[in-house]
Amino acid sequence: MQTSHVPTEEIDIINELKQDFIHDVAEFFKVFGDVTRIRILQSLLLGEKNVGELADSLGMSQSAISHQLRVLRQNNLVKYRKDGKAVFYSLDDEHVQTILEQGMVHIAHKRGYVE
Amino acid sequence: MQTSHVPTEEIDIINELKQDFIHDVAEFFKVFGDVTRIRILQSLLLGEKNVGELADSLGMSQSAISHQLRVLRQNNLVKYRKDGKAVFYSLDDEHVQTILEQGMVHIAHKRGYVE
DNA sequence: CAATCAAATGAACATTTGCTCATATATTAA
DNA sequence: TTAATATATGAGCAAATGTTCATTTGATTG
Repeated sequence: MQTSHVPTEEIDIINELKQDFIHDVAEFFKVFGDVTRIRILQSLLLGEKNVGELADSLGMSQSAISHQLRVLRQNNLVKYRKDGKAVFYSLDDEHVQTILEQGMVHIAHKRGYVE
Repeated sequence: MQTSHVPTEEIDIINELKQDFIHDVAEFFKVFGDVTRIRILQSLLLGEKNVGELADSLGMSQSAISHQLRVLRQNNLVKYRKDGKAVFYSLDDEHVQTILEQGMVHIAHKRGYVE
C-alpha cells in the first residue's frame, strides 16, 4: 500500500466527485437507451423538427413525444428554438451525433451488415 | 408523394429490419446506462479482472456483480476467459472503449472540467 | 376579449430493472 | 468421494421508467 501526502478529507472529496461523475455518465447513456428517444434522435439527424412533426412521423402521441423531448432536453442531447406556437428541436452538439453513430456502427457490425 | 418500383412487401420487410435495428441500438446503449455497469467497465479499462476482484473493488455482492456481468456478456460489451475456478472478464472490442470514452468526455465538457 | 392551436405537465398505471437471498453448478484440493 | 471455493442463476421485491389521459400553459388570430 502506497503512502500519500494528500489528506483523507481531500481524498473523500475527490471520490465523491468521481462518484458523481460516474453517475452523470450512466445517466447520459441511459438517455440513449430507449427506442422512442433513439427514433427521435435519428429523425433529428436529418434536420430540425417541431413536436407535431415528430409525433406524426413516429406515429406516437404528442404527449409521449413531449415527455421524451423533455428528457432529451434536460440531458443536453437536443436544443430547441421557438417559432410562434411551434417549438423546433435539433441535436445539441457533435458528441451526441458521434455517440449515436458509433452505437449504430457497432450494432451493424455485430449484426454482420458490415465487414 | 414519390412512386417506387419496390413492392410493398419488400418495403415492409425493410421497415421491420429497421425497427429491429433501432431496438438493438437502444438496447445496446441501455447497457451503458447503469452506474454499476459503468463502474465495471471503467475497472476493466485498466485490464482484465475476475468476478471476486470486481465485487471487492466495487464493494458490492458477488451476486450483484455476476448478474450485471451477464448483461454485459449478453450484449457483447465484455468477453471472458476461464482459469480454474475463476472467470476473468475484459472489454470486448474498441467500440465499447470508444463509446465509453466519448460519453466521459462529453460529461467532462458539460461539467466544465475541460475547455 | 374569446377561440384556437401547439406544446408542456401531472397523475395513474403497467412494465422493466437491479438488488438480495437462497440455491445450483463447476472446478480444484484433500 | 467429500469439502471448499468461485461463479451463475432463479424468485421475489422495491424502485424506476414510459405511456396514456386529462389538464394547463403559452402564443396567435378573429
